[in-house]
Amino acid sequence: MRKPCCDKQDTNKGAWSKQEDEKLIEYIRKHGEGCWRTLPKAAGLLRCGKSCRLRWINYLRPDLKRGNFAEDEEDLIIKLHALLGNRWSLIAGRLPGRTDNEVKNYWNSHLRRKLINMGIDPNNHRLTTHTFAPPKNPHGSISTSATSSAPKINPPNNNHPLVKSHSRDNYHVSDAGNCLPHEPSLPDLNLDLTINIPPPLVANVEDEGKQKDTSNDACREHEFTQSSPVPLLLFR
DNA sequence: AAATATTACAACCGCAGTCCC
DNA sequence: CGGGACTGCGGTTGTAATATT
Repeated sequence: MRKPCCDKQDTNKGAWSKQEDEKLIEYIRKHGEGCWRTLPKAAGLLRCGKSCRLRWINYLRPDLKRGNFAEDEEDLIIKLHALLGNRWSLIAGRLPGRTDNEVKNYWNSHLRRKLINMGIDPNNHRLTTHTFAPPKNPHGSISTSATSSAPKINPPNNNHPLVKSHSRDNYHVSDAGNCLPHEPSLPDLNLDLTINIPPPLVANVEDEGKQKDTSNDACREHEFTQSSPVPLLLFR
């Protein structure tokens, strides 16, 4: 049996304080990322390494963009989700300054509902057979589940052509036009995932020595060939 | 104004992959 | 080669903020 990632008795949990943030930032500025296991002690933090890593990656990193998602970012997320399923880190890798957590949250809180409202099944990105107007709660949004927080309508998407359980690395994410090999009934997406990055974003590319995938330049110069504002109606 | 419902998002948990001895 | 340590990922939860009744 693996031992827990940290001694839970000696670690703080929950929201990070300003002082903790500053300690973490200061430490990483001096020593760089990595060695998350030993970092908390070295930095004088009563947190487990996992928590430090998450805090840094999702919130403190200087190259994070934060703020609302632009329309082209939304489009890209939707397209990439159609291709990749819930592979949030891959999707986020194509969105400079965005984290997998941020993309995932944005999907669950905004984009899923947007698709559903348009009569599109967010799990497979197909038009729902009956143009159903989902039951709306008094706010005009959709009642998702019995619990109030995270939408639970996202069961493991085993039907997704690229998603298999228990193996993360056997996905064939070769290219957009070739992504649905086992779905003969599904039309070819023929997505071109390149977009023109608006000038402010281009500056971020300099920082992307940190980016996991720097090899695929084509994916950094995004240019949508689908011109519709919401490029979802890829299926008839 | 208070109570209740809903949303948004930060953070946690557990699993799986990789590395290294 | 096997096993433990470490890291990263995706799902889920907790809760503050906001909207509605």
